[in-house]
Amino acid sequence: MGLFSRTPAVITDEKAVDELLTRGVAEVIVKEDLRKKLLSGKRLRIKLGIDPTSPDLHIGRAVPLLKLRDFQKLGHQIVFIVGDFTAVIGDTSDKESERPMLAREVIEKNKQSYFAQAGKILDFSQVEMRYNSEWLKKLTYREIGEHADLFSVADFVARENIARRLEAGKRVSLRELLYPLMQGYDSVAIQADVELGGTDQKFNVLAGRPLQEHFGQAPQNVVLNPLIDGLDGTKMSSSKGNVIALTAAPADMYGKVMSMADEQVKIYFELCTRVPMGEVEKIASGHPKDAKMRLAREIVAMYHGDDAAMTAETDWQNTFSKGEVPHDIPTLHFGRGIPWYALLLSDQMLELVRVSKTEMRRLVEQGAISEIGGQKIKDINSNFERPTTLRIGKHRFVKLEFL
RNA sequence: GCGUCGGUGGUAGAGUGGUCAAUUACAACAGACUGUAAAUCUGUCGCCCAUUGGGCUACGCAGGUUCGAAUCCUGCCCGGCGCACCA
Repeated sequence: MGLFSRTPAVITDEKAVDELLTRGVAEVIVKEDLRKKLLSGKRLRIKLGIDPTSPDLHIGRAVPLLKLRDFQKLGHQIVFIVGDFTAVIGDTSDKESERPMLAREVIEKNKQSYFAQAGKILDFSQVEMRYNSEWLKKLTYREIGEHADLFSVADFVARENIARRLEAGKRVSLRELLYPLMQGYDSVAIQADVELGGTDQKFNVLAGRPLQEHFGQAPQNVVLNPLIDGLDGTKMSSSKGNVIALTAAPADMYGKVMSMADEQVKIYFELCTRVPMGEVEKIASGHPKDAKMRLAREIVAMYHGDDAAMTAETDWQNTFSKGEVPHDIPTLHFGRGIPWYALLLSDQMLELVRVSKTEMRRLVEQGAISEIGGQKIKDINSNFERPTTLRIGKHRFVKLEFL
């Protein structure tokens, strides 16, 4: 350590290292090598690259961030790569279709919102932040040719998702081939010792190794986290809506966790929280509902704080276990005595519930509209005579008062 | 560029002149059952009006043929595949 360094010492406790290499980890390449390095006391450079391709993070994307935080806690240097350059190219991993090239402004905006969200997990003041345009935009065709020579087309075509797309007669752009090269070169540029990523990133993350060797560096080790399934047990994907967004309101987040299948609780504990695994075992062996509630509380607390977690839990219990009403619900005002149909089909109501008139009619027919502590509203020709609270479907509530 | 096949609802994917607001699956929504679970069962699932019922807009885009088009024709846009070196 240099005289001026205030870098904390690297922790080499074997237990901690083993936990690091196993919790929420699908594969480590090369495991023994990395273990040795971690125990050596050397401060390692841990790389995670992100592409600011979408403004919202979900809990699946938080998994490597948590792992990064684990490394940080052991005293290693986190190097965060913002793929401002690669985002323009578009990654192809884990996708069934071609990725669009993104506009600059979009990337910038996404980046801002990314850090606002990721900052809840990782202490960015201790992170070395780099933009990969810094080195990528300088590369010449000649150099790119040199890098490209390290890989064969067969390697690329053999990738499952590419093979599948080709098989299905979908287009695979040549530009997508460039992606792993760039990501690999990032590792060279920052001299990464370790790179993190999901198992879907294996190919890309591994691309750093031959490139680093080519440039006379020791090839980085790689820690891959498993991909967690979405709430419905199928592959997590924002477009399927089976994700928990990090920006979700506490109540929403809590409810989302509660709606997942019991079988998923344990893996979520392992990957998305840092409740000690011994305790997780204990929790998981108890009543599934209690386990899930605990998970929901943990997760909400991570992103919104303990108070919000408690409130969310109380609300949830009131709403769903006791059939009461959550506390923050919107209120609409209507004139006394107007018929229900006029009220339900009013613009303000439709806008609030975000349904069309046709859909609202349907909801009424299906018996989805009920008064709290009262009856379903079936007869929409009767009148609105007293302030009340409506429940629409499962989780939509509207308080009604007189004008 | 030439040839050829194709572009359908949130997604996948049927339909090739009327019976098509469009089979089916998944997703979504609602009801039942529950632990708001999950699974399961039932129903709904373009918009608008209405009590049965009716109207409007939709099948890449723009025109056309026809009593009638997602379905046929023309042009355009986009994509797949083949050809484009040996000749």
